[in-house]
Amino acid sequence: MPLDRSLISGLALFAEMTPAEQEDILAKARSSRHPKDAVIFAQEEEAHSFFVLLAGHIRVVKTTPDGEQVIARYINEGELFGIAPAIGRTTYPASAIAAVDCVALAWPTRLWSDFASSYPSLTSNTYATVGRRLQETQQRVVEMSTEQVEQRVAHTILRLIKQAGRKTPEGIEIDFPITRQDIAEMTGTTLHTVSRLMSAWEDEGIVVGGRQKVTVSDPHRLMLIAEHRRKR
Amino acid sequence: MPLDRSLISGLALFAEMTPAEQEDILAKARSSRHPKDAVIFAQEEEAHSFFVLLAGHIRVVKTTPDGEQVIARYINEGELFGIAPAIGRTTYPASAIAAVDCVALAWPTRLWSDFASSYPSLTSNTYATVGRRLQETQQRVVEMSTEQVEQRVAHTILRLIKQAGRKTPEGIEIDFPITRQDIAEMTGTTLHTVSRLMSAWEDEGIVVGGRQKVTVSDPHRLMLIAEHRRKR
DNA sequence: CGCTGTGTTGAATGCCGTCAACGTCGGTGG
DNA sequence: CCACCGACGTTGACGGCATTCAACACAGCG
Repeated sequence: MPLDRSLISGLALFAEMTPAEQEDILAKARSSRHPKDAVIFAQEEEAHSFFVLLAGHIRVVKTTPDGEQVIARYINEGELFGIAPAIGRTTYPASAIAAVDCVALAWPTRLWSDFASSYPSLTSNTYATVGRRLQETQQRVVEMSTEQVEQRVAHTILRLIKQAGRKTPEGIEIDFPITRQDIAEMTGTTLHTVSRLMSAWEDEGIVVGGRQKVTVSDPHRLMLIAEHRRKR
Repeated sequence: MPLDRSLISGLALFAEMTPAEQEDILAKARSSRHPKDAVIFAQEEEAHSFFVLLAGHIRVVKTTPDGEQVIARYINEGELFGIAPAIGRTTYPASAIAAVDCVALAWPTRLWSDFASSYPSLTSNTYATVGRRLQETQQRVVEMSTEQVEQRVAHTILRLIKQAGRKTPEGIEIDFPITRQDIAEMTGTTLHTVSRLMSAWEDEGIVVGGRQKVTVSDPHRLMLIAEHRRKR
């Protein structure tokens, strides 16, 4: 059964393409479902495909030779991922793991160069994405160089609720399961320190904890902590 | 006086272009000299131009709101820099400072889109560069998350001698003036810690220090330190 | 010849990682 | 149903690495 154009017509990535072009691209796509915790592709693996995430959230993880993990980023709905070919790689530089049940579209890597020449808007959107990620990553380097752990964790949580926040009666909640360990791997610290910080924030009424869940009830005060302007 | 094609014909960036195309691009370029310590462009400034470095070394620096500095990278001869337009920015995300006397070519930003459509090889080379920088930056995040200061400094120095090393009787020397403070700003530590580490390494005969100078006499042992496999 | 930028080194402080123990939640299977 | 077990989370104690504070040495330059 052919894929319906409505799947992608709402995405900014394809917004500048004609319906016929969208159909064409869809005709070459394969859709895939990935249950929670599934490995969509693995670091170092031959980059057979590139993807667009239609639904869910994906964790992109880099693993060091001695087994330590660092979370490079989370992918949201509508975003490209696994675009190794676009940056001149033949293997994936990290692993992609479904944080929740996910639906994605996949194209064989070899189609990338065709797409790039046929659909300039796709190319420019892709490189805008790569550029944005470069800037985000550099910002992260700056934070890791200049800030203390508490500020980094606060910044990271603020970023998460900004890009994947969902309103609840108690505040804004991160829309996918996330452990203290995950947050530690995003900030370069340990789950112990994250736990301590969040316990303290919970006592102050800034966040509400929960198993694999983070809800921010007072974003403003969290921002003050992130900016290191908390009175004390 | 028109610029000579030989200026760029040897650069990988332009290797796939015809002589006529190279002439065309050069005709639109402006060449510029920048003495040591000159600010070539400043963070947040409107991105009026993009550049290719013909000779010298450039330090790319991000400054935080409260005045702390982080060195994002060094630019070598033949590399693009200031390519804000290519990643969808209108202002520069960092400042570029001449580490030594430099010669560069500059084009007005508004020409970028023309170039991008007229010279596909230039585009793909540019994005390969952006992709490479993204990967380098992510690698840096991984290092900052998982390694101790000593390993990070060792890795950084090894990277510097790899990309800008010059052989001397005493070992391999970094080809531009670099202070302890600079190394601290690349590794997220303080000049004090860098100085202590390098003094220790000098005692062990691994490096030779000097004012604004670093020479590595035993790269192999430095690599062992970087990999944290030093016997002790 | 003083001044500024750079580099070195000692001592003290403290942040946060490490080690350890325990608590809790949720799924699973007897 | 409930006992069990593994994953997740919390908390205390301790210690070490690196920053901070301080003082001094040295080079280059106007």
